Amino acid sequence: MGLTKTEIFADEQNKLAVAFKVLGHPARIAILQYIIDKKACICNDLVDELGLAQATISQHLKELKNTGIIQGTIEGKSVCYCINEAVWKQMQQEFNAFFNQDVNISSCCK
Amino acid sequence: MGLTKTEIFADEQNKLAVAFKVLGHPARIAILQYIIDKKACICNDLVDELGLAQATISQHLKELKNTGIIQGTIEGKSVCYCINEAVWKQMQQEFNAFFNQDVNISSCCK
DNA sequence: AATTATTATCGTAATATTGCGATATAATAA
DNA sequence: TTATTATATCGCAATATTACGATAATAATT
Repeated sequence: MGLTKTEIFADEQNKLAVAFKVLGHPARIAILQYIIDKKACICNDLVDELGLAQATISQHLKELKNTGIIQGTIEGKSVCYCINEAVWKQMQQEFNAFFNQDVNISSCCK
Repeated sequence: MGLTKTEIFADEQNKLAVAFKVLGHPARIAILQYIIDKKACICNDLVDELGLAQATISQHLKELKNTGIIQGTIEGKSVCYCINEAVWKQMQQEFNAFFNQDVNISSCCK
């Protein structure tokens, strides 16, 4: 095992879980915050900034790219990364839909 | 390796990542949705509902409990689980703080 | 052409996660 | 007491994730 049984869950649940999962690592949070903060697109700066090996940063960027939350465009010999605004806003909505549910404490747990 | 280098990140980043991570599995999403939907506290129902082994459900519940997002109270021979409203609202705020940042597309990625 | 700079990919080691059967624990019911 | 019900925990196997060095690929610079 070690294999998630995605087939027994609804597409929406799997999708939401994948979206949460990619944000479930401090390096990827830090990368996103850096990109958002600088507004400019960066790349190698992250290696200096975060203190992880270049291969590791590249791998995290790949995961973020795979979900579509960031995109990279080649600029000379470097690659410029930035937030994909459309995907970001879609994620925002999905997360809001999840978190804005009315959560009422039931009678058994006070 | 296989070990996240939490020491190089800010507490806030680690905390946020842990919160996202626990939601990064469809079974835990399904469990939360079930608890929220039924409003009543359940327990063994999840095994019938989700189609995962009892040991597996119990493990996922434990992870959710560890983050504080749900709580369980003993009721006779069963355990009643429900959302911890305070923790839920705190999570809501943290996630909103993260997602409500202004995200501007930079000049290099159009 | 050779060097340098930037990023991606490969291979690998260490650790984490997922899932489940078996078993333990605790409370109720017969 | 014995059985039943509900949940937790242990131990294990399979797979996934994290991290990094080495290396490849590409583009600019000298």
